Formats: sequence, C-alpha cells, structure tokens
Amino acid sequence: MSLEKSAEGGTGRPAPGRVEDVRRGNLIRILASMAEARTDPDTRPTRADLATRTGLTKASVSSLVAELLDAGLLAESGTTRDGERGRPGVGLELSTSRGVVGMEINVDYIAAGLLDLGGTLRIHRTLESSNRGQSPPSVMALLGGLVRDIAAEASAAGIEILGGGLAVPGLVDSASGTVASAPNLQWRGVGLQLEQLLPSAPFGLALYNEANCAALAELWYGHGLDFRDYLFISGEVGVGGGLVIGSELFAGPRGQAGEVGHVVVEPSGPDCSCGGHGCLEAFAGQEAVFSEAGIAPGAASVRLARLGEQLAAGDAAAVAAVSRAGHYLGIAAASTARLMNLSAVVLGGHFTPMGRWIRPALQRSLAEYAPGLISDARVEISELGQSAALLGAAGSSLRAVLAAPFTLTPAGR
Amino acid sequence: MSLEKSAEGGTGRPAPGRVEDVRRGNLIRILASMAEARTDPDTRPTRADLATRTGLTKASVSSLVAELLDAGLLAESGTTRDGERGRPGVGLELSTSRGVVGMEINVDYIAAGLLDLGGTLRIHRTLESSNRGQSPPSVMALLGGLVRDIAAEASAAGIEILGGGLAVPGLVDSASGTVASAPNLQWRGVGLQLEQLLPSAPFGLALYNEANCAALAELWYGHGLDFRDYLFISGEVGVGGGLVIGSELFAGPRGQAGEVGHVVVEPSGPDCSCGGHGCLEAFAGQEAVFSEAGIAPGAASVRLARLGEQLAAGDAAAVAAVSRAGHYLGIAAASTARLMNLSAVVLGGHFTPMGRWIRPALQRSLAEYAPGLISDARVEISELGQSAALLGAAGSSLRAVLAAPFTLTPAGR
DNA sequence: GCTAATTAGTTTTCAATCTGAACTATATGC
DNA sequence: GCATATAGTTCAGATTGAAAACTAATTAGC
Repeated sequence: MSLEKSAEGGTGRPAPGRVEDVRRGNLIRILASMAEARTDPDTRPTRADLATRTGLTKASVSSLVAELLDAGLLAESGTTRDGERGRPGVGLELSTSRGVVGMEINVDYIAAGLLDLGGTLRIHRTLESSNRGQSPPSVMALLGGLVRDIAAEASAAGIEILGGGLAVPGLVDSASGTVASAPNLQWRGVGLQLEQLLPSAPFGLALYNEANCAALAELWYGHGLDFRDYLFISGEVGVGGGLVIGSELFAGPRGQAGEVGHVVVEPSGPDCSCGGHGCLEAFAGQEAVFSEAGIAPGAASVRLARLGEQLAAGDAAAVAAVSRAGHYLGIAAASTARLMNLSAVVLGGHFTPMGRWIRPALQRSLAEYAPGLISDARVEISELGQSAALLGAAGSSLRAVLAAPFTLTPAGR
Repeated sequence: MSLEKSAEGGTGRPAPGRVEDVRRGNLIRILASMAEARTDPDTRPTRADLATRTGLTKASVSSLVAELLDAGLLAESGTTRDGERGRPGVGLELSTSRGVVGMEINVDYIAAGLLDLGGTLRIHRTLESSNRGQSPPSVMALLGGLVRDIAAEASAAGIEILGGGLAVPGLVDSASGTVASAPNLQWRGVGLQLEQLLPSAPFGLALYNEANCAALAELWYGHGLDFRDYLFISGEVGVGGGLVIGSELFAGPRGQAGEVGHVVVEPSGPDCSCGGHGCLEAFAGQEAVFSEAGIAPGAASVRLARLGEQLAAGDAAAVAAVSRAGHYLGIAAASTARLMNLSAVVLGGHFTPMGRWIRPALQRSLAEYAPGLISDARVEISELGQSAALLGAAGSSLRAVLAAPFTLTPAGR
C-alpha cells in the first residue's frame, strides 16, 4: 500500500486547479521550509523568518502556521530572544509529539524505530532473527511485536504515530505492498499485511527497497548533506543500489531502479541468480569477496570480521579480493555516471568496513574507465552502518507526511 | 540560452503560491489537454469536452479558452455537428498560425523546419554541408541563412514564429547555450550565438543534444506512441542515446544524461576518445562496424550503403560485424534496463538501415544478460530517419510554449 | 524611567479566481 | 412546433493571498 495521497485524481491527470490548492501548496512550502531549517537547532524559525524564506506575506504565514499548529504538525517553542531590537518572535519547530515508524526486515535481523517530525530518532530496537527462508507471516508477526512495543513507548511519551515505512532487501511493488522478489529472504511474490502493523496511523504504511532507503538515509543523515546527485551502492549478500538525483530518489517507471548489482561488468563473467551473467554482484557480493579472499564459510558477520582482520594485517589475498571488487564497482559506477550524468558515488553495507582498501581501487577504476567524471573527493564511504535502511524508511514516511499536511487539516476535507 | 521560464524564482525554491498561479496552471492544463487530443483529428475538442477532460467547470474553461484564443495559441475551427441532439460545440485546435523552428547541425548537413503548434511539420529544408572541423560561426551563418528563408516563408503563410530549438551532436549546456564537446564536429567549449538566429521570437531558442532530440521524436512521432519508458540508442559517427522515462526525457542533474555510447561493455576493450576504454562506441560506432565488416574508408553515406548491400547479399563479415554490434548494444541495454527499470529499447541513426540484422542479435544479447526485462516485442527500430533530431528539437520547443502560455497572456504580466 | 526606533505578528481591505446555479443559444426528435 | 438535450455565458458566492495599517513587545539612548 502506497501512502501517496497526492492532489492527483485517479486519472493520472492532475486534479483541477482550484483556489484551495494554492493553500495546500503553501502549507507544504511552510513545512518544507521548516524541514530545511532543521539543520540549525539553535535559532528556530519564527513566522517572520518563514515569510522571508518562502516569499509569502507575514499575514499568510500567520494563517498557515495557525492551521499547522492546529493539526499538530508544528509547535511553538517559546520566544526567541536574539538580543536585537524589536519584538522577539515565537520559535517554531516540527512537532516532536508526532512521529513515524521506520522498520526493516533483513536477513539476520529485524528492526524498528520511531522518528519524530523534527527528524530525531527517539526509539530504536533491533532484534536478531534468521529470516532467510522463514515464512513472511511469521516474520511479520515478529515485527508486529516490535512495532507494538514501540507504539506503547511512543504513547507513553505522548507521541502520536502518523505513518510508517518498511524496508526489505528485494524488489518491491510499493503500490500493492508486495515483495516481487527478495532472493536473500527466499521470498517471491509475497503480499505483506502492512495494515496490521499500524492500523490506526492516518498515513498508513509504505513498503520500500532497502538499498533505496539506505541511499536516502545517506542523503538526509550522511554525506548526502554535500551531495545532491550520486550513486549509492550497498553491499549485502547481494549488491543493491539507489540513485539520488537532485536530492530525490530516482525510482524508475515501476519503482525498481537502482539495481546496480546486475549491471554487466564482464561479458564473459559467471552466471548470476538473476538469470544473466557477468553481473557486478558476482565480483562484489559477499560470497565473491569472501571466497576470493580465502575466508572459510560461516556466518556473514564472522566472515566480515575475519576479512577486516586480514585486511588490517595486510593479507595479500584479502587485499586482492577487495581491490578486485573495487575495480568492478568502478566499471559499474563509470557506466552509471555516463548514463545518468552523476558525479559522486557512496559505498555502504559491507563495503563500509572495507572502505580504506576498496576506496582507492574504486578511484583507480573510475579514473581508468571514466576519467574526469567522478573526482576522488566524490567517492565516499557511508558511516551510517546498520541503521541506514531504517532511517531511510522512516525519513521517507516523514517526508510523505510533510508533503501532504492537508490530510490532517481542515483544507483536506 | 534556455527557454525555461518556469514559475520558479532564482532561489531554486518554488515561487510563493499566489491565487494567480492557479490560473497559470489551468492555462497549461487546457493546452496539455489539447495536445493530448491531437491524435484524433476529426473530432476537435470543444469547450465542453475540455471541461470534462480537465475536471474544470464550463465557466472556467470558457474563460481560460478566451484568454488562449486572445494570445493566439488556440483557434476556433467551426462548429462540430456530431449528429447528436443539442447545441453543437465550437471545435478548438492548437493554432496553426503560430509555430516553432527546429534546427539541426550535423556532421554532413544542416537542417531547419517549421512546426505549427498543432504539431504539423509545415516546412523542412536540408542543406548538405561538411561541418567537421568548420568554425562554429561559419556553420551558424549557414544555418542563419536557412532559418531566414524559413522565417520568410512562415511570414508569407501567416505563421508567427514563437521560438525554436537547435540540436547538435554533442554534450551541450542548455542554460548557457554552449557546446561543451562535439567530437565529430571537432567543437569544444563553443558558445553559440543563438539569439541571432531568431531575434524576435518571444520564447527564444534552446540548445539540445541530438540523440536526446531523436529520442523524443521517437516518443512523439514514432514507436514511442506505445512506449512511455525506453532507452533510445542513436548510431552516428559515435553512439548517442536518450532516456525516456514516463514520457519525458531524463536529462540528468546537469542535462547530459543518456551517454550510452560510453557505457563499459568490455573491461579489456580498446581505448576510447572519451579517455576511458571498453566503451560501447568502440563496438557499435560507425568506424567499428565498417572496419569489422571490411568496408573500405570513404564517406559515411557511401559506406553505409555498401554495408546494406553486403548485408542483403548475406556477406559473412558484414553480418558478423552487425551481430557483434548488436551483442554489445544488448550488454549496454541490459545494464541500463537494470539500473533504470526500463523495459524497451529503440534503435535509430545508422542502426535503422541495419535493423533487420541487428535486431535479432540485440534480442539474443538481452535474453542472455537480462532475461525477462525487455521482451522481443519491445526492441524496435526507428523509422523516422534523418529528420528525427529536427522533429525532436522543434517538439521540445513546442512543448516549452505550451508549458508557459502565460508568457503571451495577460496573466504573465 | 521615558521615548524613539525596531521588529513580530494580526487585522482589514481588496483583487484574483474557481465553483455552482441560473440562464441563453442552438441543435435533434417526434 | 414543442419537448429535450447539449453548448456556452453570466453572475453571485467562497477561498485565498497581497498590501497596508495596526497592535505588541523589545532594545537603544538619554
């Protein structure tokens, strides 16, 4: 189930432009301006600031802010004495008593967290769980328990939950809430009962791809603060990706863009689970790196730790395996950069712990295959770690709320 | 010089939502609805039709249409007697007495044409000219002459020229009107004096990439009628491309997306003029195909004709050369389809005459590298020929007019 | 302390624009 | 020729933001 409740009708054509739509747009503008100002926690914007920032008049801002206060999306936070002359303004903030839930189902764990509208992660719980091959209902039941705990805690803290987002490592159809294919969970064509997780949240719950979420988390909480356009590559069991263009996720016509793991990097390469061959995943996925480095089979976390040790010790096989992965990552990134006119790459997932070794190899490869397109300074390693997908899912949900405030407001009806 | 005169301020943030903006949006809706209805020439839409189609009331439509008639963008075309009961409506059409100029500078020729707002190509002139290595001013002077002829003819036919678009085979910066690099013309960092071509057109003149224009022409006048999302690959001296997503061109963050010719398809492949190596262009560009087929050097058109003969005669070297090109096109298309979630490919340029032979090779390659993503039926060969880029440039310009009608209307001031 | 200056926010008036309903115009069908 | 149906216009009413006047609360200077 998608939570997109845009101003569009069912026809695909935009709804007729009525005078009321102007107000809807301006409510969104106010919230967008608040979200943008969020980086500066000391000086909360006042109505007058918002008027300057949005170009609206003070009168309009007052009226719009009143409506958003009423809907509980904004809150006043005391007068701001800036020491200047004149009447002090009243500070405004995105409400910390409303929030959204971010959730993640991964191969080895499930997780859920609560993000308030101000963007602060207020609660965060992770539960180890071997989900590979488990039935979707049983995993959803486990997640449901986690979410109920969080909902209870939120309620105790006086936080109302407005919506949520769930990230899974696979191709999803956000509109229908189904997982088309999640090879690492061994799920295929699975419809998830999303409504049951947050039955009373007015914005419902949306389903997202994990790597896409991680890419957005990088935008909102990581290096993305400096980057507006980049390819995010997430190393997991497979290799996932997310394309950020103009500070927004490029989801493609059917919401499944970013599958950089199946870009062909070696036409004569080995067969891939996707049915093709020569895919990046066969050179940069976990199994490829571990076996190339001569690391014995076992749990992924153990193998990753072992690889880290060997890299730190300067083990030749480990260094070569990681360099090879970086080389092929560079080929895929070079092609992507040409195709989509991108100028930055961010690596996450299992690439993060091998960052020190894989980054130079990737940089060399980029210089070899697409000189001048992506400078060395624009190859970054994510530092968000395991919470990235959860943050991205929650952030997406948060943005959905801020983009449709009229759902909670008189203008919505 | 870009002709984007959106409602945005210079800040990158949308302009404040005023009540007047509703009307601007609705003027655009009316024109968009007219452009959409254009496929059915017999039954021209009436005001009542537009009211139904847009969801606006008859009263609003009447008022909006009056303004557009006044601005000369729409025209009445007699009452439509449909045989039904009731007062017959007055047919409306996009004005055929306003138009835009499409222009193209290519290696072997220049061309210009006039498209009326209804989308009919009213005039079309091509001039053979060896432009490789010629100075930009001299080529622009030649094009200027062609455009003056067309302007005179338009004037004689009572058609007012509102704007235009120029397609060149290279990377362009549309905002500044400069050609960053056009290797086949041997131009690099060239600022073109676009204003001089159409000094009095209210919408000015925009600069576009040739392959992008051809991709859009395919959307508006070719197979694109069935496709909303596809990769267009244009074979010229190099290999260009255009990405169409949701019936719109994906231009990328800096307007230079679609460079499929420099996707890496063979990591150990030969060096490329772009500085990288193993690019698709080295396997599917003209020189690669001709030399692989054993065709002696000479003029491109002669060599292409020769290749056609050899293919028709079943010459093994020619067939092998084209198959190899198709194979590598498939690799690049497979990667692109994964990355951007595309499901169709259209080939144009020099691939059109070799279509019968290259299509099966491309289909085989797609089945090998990305099975299930792009069905055989969604691999098409363009039939627009040499006029594609010109049509695309003119069409882009036409759409710019329809997307900013208030430029010519009281609401614009 | 008192007054002027300054900035924040509200109230009032006005113009733009859409909707909806009533109305006029012009066909077809019997 | 009259009923019916559809196209298009006119006009009152509602929503909304802009602009300007106004009220509120603070600092600066004496």
